Amino acid sequence: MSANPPDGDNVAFLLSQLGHCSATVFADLIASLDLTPAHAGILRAIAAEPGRSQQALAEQLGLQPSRLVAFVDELEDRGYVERRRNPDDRRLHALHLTPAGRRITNRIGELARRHDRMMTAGLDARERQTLRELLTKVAEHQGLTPSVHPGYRTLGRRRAKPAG
Amino acid sequence: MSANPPDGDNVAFLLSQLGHCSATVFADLIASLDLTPAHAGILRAIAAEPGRSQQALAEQLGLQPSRLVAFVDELEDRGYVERRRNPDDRRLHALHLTPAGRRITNRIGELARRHDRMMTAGLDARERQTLRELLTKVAEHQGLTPSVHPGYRTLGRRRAKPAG
DNA sequence: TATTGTTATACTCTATAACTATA
DNA sequence: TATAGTTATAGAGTATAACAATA
Repeated sequence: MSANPPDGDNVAFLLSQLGHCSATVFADLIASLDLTPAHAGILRAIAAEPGRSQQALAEQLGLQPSRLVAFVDELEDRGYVERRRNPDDRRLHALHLTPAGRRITNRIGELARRHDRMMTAGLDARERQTLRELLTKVAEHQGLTPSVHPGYRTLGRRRAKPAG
Repeated sequence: MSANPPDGDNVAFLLSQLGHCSATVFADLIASLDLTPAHAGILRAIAAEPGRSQQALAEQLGLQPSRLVAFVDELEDRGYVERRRNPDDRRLHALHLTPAGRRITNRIGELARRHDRMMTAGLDARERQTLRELLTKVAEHQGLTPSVHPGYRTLGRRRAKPAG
């Protein structure tokens, strides 16, 4: 019968706190490009594997196809993405980056590296490396897909915000 | 000029991914008590320092007083919280837990410990301890308030969801 | 006049499902 | 009939500010 540990400082709660903090810092950074984190993730996913259909991309990211439409509309209006009809099956729209889309994706990559430096500013090189290894281990154990943010997923009906 | 690191696996992105995952797991756990993470955090804050006004609690958590009203209404309807008017200044409502509120808060604490075990299931005792120290260091450097989830804060106009 | 708590309004986001065009 | 993509509708969540009671 040990005394209860002082609640709010366990690993799970710290992860939730820091995750929110990290997401907010990134959102602020890419707001300077007039983009949201969702746009950034979609651009990155298209860059990683161009030519896929919206359906395939929506499934990888775990979001509703109808939601993806609006994002792609915005990115197309800005000249970052183009839809190319597949002549063999005219229902499919293959997604590709334009030259401007590749430029903005590079800038997002720079901001991602800046973001990483900001979030690890309190650590030395060895600590940073240790943290990265431990987080990677936990992420694998939780079954997270590398490079895909779970925030796209719907997850059912409940919300996931404060305190946890 | 080194090659760009393979983007999505830096510490900042991992924190954002795992933070979302951790928050979702916790939300699922306390949904079994018919509560949301926000309710849990408010109950915990009242338990930690009973008798404060709604205004004071809202400021600590960083949420709008008008939002807190609805949460406290729900917790009062469930019989977990009571508002006590201060006779010296009848504008103030001191917040207290009822006996049922203390019981449910204890159960939340048990779920929080279960949550922590779930999120650290892939690590041995030493790794878990190292991770906790590193996360605490980062959280302090980012200026996070211990035991207070930043999700309550408004933060301005932008959203903070996927990718980052 | 200022402050606590409350209510009301408008706005944003999202989920759902209906629709079209192609197959 | 089934599928890719799109549009429309309704619901939930939130921010803002107006309001009543008390000081």
